Amino acid sequence: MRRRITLKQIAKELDVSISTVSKALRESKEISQDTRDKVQAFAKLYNYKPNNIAVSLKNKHTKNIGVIIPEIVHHFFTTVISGIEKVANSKGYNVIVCLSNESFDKEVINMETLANGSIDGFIMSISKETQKKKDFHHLREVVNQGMPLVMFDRVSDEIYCDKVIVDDARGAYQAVEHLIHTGCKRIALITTVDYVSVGKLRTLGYKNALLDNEMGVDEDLIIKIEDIENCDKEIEKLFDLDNFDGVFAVNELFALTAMKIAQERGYRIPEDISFIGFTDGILSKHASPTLTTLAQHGIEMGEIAADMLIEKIEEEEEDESFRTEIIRTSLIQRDSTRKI
Amino acid sequence: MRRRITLKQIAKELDVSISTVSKALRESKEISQDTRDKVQAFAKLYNYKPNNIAVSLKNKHTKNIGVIIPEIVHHFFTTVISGIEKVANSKGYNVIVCLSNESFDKEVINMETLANGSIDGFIMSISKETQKKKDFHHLREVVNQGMPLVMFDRVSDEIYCDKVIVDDARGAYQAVEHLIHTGCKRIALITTVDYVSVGKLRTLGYKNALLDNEMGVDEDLIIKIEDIENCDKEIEKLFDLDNFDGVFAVNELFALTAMKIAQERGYRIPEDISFIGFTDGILSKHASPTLTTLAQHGIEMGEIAADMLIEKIEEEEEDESFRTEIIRTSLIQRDSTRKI
DNA sequence: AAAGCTTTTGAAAACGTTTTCGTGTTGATA
DNA sequence: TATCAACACGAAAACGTTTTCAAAAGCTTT
Repeated sequence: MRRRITLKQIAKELDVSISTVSKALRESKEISQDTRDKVQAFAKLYNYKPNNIAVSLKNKHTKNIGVIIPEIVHHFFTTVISGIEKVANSKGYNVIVCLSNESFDKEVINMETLANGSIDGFIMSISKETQKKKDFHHLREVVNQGMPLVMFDRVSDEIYCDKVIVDDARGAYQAVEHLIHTGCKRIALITTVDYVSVGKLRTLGYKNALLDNEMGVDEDLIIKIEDIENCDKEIEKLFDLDNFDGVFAVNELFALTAMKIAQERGYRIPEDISFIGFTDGILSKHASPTLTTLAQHGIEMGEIAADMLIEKIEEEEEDESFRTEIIRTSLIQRDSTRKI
Repeated sequence: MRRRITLKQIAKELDVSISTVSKALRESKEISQDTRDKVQAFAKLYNYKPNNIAVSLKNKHTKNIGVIIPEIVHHFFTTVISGIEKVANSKGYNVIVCLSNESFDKEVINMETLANGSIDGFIMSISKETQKKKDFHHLREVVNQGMPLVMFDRVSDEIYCDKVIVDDARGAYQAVEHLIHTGCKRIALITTVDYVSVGKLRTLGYKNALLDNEMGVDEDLIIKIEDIENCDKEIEKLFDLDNFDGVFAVNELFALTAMKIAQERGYRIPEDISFIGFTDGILSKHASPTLTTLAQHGIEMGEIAADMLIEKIEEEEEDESFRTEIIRTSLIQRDSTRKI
């Protein structure tokens, strides 16, 4: 088992100085062609590769970017990571992934350990708990230290940084209008509790769409789910209490669960009730009937986030201007809604 | 925007030496309580945190572990990552994730860039292309350099290292036996092409189960799918050509697609045909009917892999003995199979 | 042969730590 | 008062690079 070879060892073997070796390997024309060839041949033979850590220490950049997300077992986030990875890799960066597991404390710890020199910048989506607590000191600290940060999907207005978000309100609006246009008269909403920013926004879009179409908002048709694991119980209640001919759910799972309950109760989809979900994941595509959804374009979000971050990392003087990119959702029509 | 403060700066401000500061912060009793207090107070005030890169360079370990997987948009792999993250984090390690996208070249590049000092060890599952090519020089090189490596799920016999695998053959056997015990007489297999090691193993288990139950293997009932995107076409053919009352599919997608086709053709599930899939992902749980599957316990795999790796990383003298842990699958009974 | 170039090389500092070893100071002991 | 520990601190090397600057060596030109 041979350990990695270093510049120093090459220098010693070839009886030249370390600087000569370093320059020779980087094709500096300070060094004669002869020695360059000699050094390079030797380096190749011994499979020399510069030590990243040493290079990082010297050059003050690591070529790593840190990604902190709440959960990785979540299709949307993995699509975003895919996008990030793709552009990061193409620009020579590695991706360090940390999971907060929706916990504030873990998010803080992750940020602190990564911020101590391991990475050149952050891409993150904050945890539910952080959104609830509204404590963003860790983010503030990081940007104060001059570390580039781009937030995506679950962002905070209190932090000045680049952002990439989905146009949640508009997407929801679009979904509800689609239900209306295909003939739905009473449309229910299955959403999350309000502190989840995207849930709130989607709720807003829902209401606006109804109002703009002179349909009036009936609070009885809105259920806000806290305990996602047992969402079926809550959704059952909705079916017990009221009737409706359209459902807009803020995620796939809620939509599928609702469809299943509807089917058990003998409703036909989409003839009796139409369904639309948010997030175009694997579930929607393979549900029966297949679910009409709003695609969030996670890959694109990841790509844009990575592009923005790397731009900030690599620019000479830091500018204090921040952008927020808004990704438009698009409606994927499938079989859970009526055709126009 | 204040940059991070260093030992040198603290030393200067407090008019002591760098070594004194370093020792004071690490509670060395070489330093008087007075100066220790003073230094620590100052460090706290200026929020001093040691630079990871410098520490890594000095101490020859990075507290990072590299994970290379073929695809992240794949539920099984994300569960494994979850498991890895969990134990890695609890032991003070970060996880650097790289995706090979099932490409040999990308896998090689990823390994090479990470191996140059960025990480203390690897956890990986090889790409399809690598399995096809059977070229493992990059793995061999890494282990020759003394870098700990643990492979999971898609492994190679040619490389001597720690491994964590699913007992694919046994799981498949178990699945097919379950079909037999619940009354299936003619069982079809939907699998992948042979170079995918796990597909091959599962095929083996299928055949063994049939043979052991005196049912004979009918090659007409076996289809090997290359183009996953268009698996429905191939599966249709199976339905066209033959009839059967049980289906074992080597993944969720094949199983769901087959179920859908069966339903379209008017078969009742599980009365007319029973289905079992491999991998207990989200699809199985939300399919209709819900799909009986073999759980692969990805989280556990990740945890074990990380434990093995960290053990190797942290042991004093390297031992050349390698283990391979086998994770038992377990059958999750749902509604796509008949009750016993 | 001296002066002035150009070409080629090497010494050393720097990045931010950790750690070994040496040294100066203090107070106690002989 | 000389000796010796114990204590408190600092200098310096080391990790593996990159880069600046100086110097040496080889030329050409007078």
